[in-house]
Amino acid sequence: MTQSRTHTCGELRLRDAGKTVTLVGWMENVREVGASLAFVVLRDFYGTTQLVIESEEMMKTVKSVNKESTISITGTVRERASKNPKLATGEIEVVPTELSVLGRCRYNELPFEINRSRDADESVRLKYRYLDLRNPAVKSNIVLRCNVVSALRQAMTEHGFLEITTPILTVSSPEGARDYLVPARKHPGKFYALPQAPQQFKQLLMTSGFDRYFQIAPCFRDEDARGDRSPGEFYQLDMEMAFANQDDVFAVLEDVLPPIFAKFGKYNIASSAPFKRIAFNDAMERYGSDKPDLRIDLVVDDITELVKGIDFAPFADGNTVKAIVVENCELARKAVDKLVAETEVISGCKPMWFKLGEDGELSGGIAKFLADRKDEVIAKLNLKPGCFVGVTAGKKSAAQKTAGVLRKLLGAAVPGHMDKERYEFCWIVDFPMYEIGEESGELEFCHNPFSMPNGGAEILDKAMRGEVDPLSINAFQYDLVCNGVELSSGAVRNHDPEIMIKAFQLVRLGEEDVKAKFPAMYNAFCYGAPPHAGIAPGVDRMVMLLAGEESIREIIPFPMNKNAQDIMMGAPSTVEQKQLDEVHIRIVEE
RNA sequence: GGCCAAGUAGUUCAGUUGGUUAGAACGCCAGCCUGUCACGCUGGAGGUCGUGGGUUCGAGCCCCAUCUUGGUCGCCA
Repeated sequence: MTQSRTHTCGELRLRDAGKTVTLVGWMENVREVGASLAFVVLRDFYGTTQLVIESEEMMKTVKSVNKESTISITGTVRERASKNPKLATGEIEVVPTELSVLGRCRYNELPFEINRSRDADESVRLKYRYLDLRNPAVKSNIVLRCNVVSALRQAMTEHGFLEITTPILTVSSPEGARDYLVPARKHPGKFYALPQAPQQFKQLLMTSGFDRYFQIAPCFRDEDARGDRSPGEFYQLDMEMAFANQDDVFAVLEDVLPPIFAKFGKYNIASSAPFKRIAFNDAMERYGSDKPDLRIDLVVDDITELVKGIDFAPFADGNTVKAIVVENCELARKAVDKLVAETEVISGCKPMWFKLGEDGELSGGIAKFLADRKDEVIAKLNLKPGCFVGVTAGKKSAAQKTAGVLRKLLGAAVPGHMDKERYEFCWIVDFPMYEIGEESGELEFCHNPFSMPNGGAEILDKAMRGEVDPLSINAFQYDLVCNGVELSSGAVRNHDPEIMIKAFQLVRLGEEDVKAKFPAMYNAFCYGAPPHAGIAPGVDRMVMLLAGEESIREIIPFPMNKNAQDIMMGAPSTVEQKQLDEVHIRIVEE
């Protein structure tokens, strides 16, 4: 490149007319309108500028270059004869006198058209991600991500948090997700693991006396992908505070997040502090989910008592029965059937329904089973003519979850029950500490064994003496939910070795188990640890919400596909035998 | 691992009860066009209909198997 650019392609305005400039960028399009008149669109990161070709010689040069080649042009800026108000640079154009090709595009046909890449097959987009990212509509999500991360760093720093990096090569953790393992060359048969989260390190930092820690932390989990979950790796805004409780953590995020959602979000309405707090059990009862989408105004009612004694298998004794009332519902029968089928696919459990017609009669679906207590049904559910009622039944958790799925689908399908253009935050609090394991049938930790039980040592003692049902013990554990997306999970940590041992004893484990599983943390806590609490909002999901994207891959620069492959780079790949030998690995043919 | 959906031109898609030479738009190539900006007009090239097998006089379409991709459940302290 002989001459550096003097301006970017998004920069020139009418005031620059007359200047001699050098621009560089990708040749996006050529519009020939005559034998010696053509318009060339030049694109760089900052925008596009129109070039005018007026000589036959320059025309020949341009026609010899494939679109999407990078070029450098030098020429004069001039006012356009016909301006384009839709373009930032629409008042001017550049008449090049020199054109040199910097990087030739060898193909005159691309795997997809750049400006329509979002319509292309996803595997092709990912294979040619460098072309896909040329599309400003694709690139803008990545730019958004950069800006959000930058704003998060700034806000956290302003709140007195220090960004501290923690190891990427660490020890395999015995619980949680599947680890990514890295063979240790100097230690045959041993492995490092990539961190699922910097959990233990941040708690050790608290024990070391760092008061407020945060990190935009890479986390690695070898679990299958979902629409909102990229396989392999993701980023968290990981944070932890010493001498802090649940309210302190909430206050920080309630301060940090709303301005960022307001500034960068696709929708400009975001719930303000303090966010609604919903107990886990209430969330399951009223929304059928531990991540309720509060943009939907529908709630779940319990009608187990109401339908008791009805001779209809789903209402049998021992089953829980839930109802969702939708006012002003004009869903056609076909749409109802579709909702029912969709709910069944997602939840594995088929919902039922009935309606209250304008004539005041129950009709459709399971109406006939309710005929004998029609008035009670109408009174209990406060039904008005035109109401649709979705009903789910089964074991308590199945009835709840199915109702939750149905609630979401109804909210999306029936007009007037969901205001999509906003961000609704809520905290889910009071998670149970223990549950009865489905396989073992015995008492197990429900979630994180290192959360502080609400009630501390005292309540654990009572549980051990049989005075308190362990299932009724709550943990200081919380989720941050936005628009039905679990943004984040956190807890007040159990920093007291004695309480930790008691918590473990309830699930038939002891001090030795705690020590064996988490030696560093246990030992550290024996030297005087501060009470501490933290949380870790997922950066990818946050950006996804801000961008209004349905797929997490739209906000990751180089995402892997569903099967955890990077088709572009060819990962994962086989390696040389020598490399395997060095790390003491032998591949066994299956 | 289970379930659902998709796979037809470079790209996005259409393709009737199974019936002549598989179409359209965009892109590409050629020609025309002196103010375009999703430029326009004319013409052209481009297809093992994911793969393998089967049914049939005849399969893009029906059946079986398989592969790939996406969604979802399991899984994700």
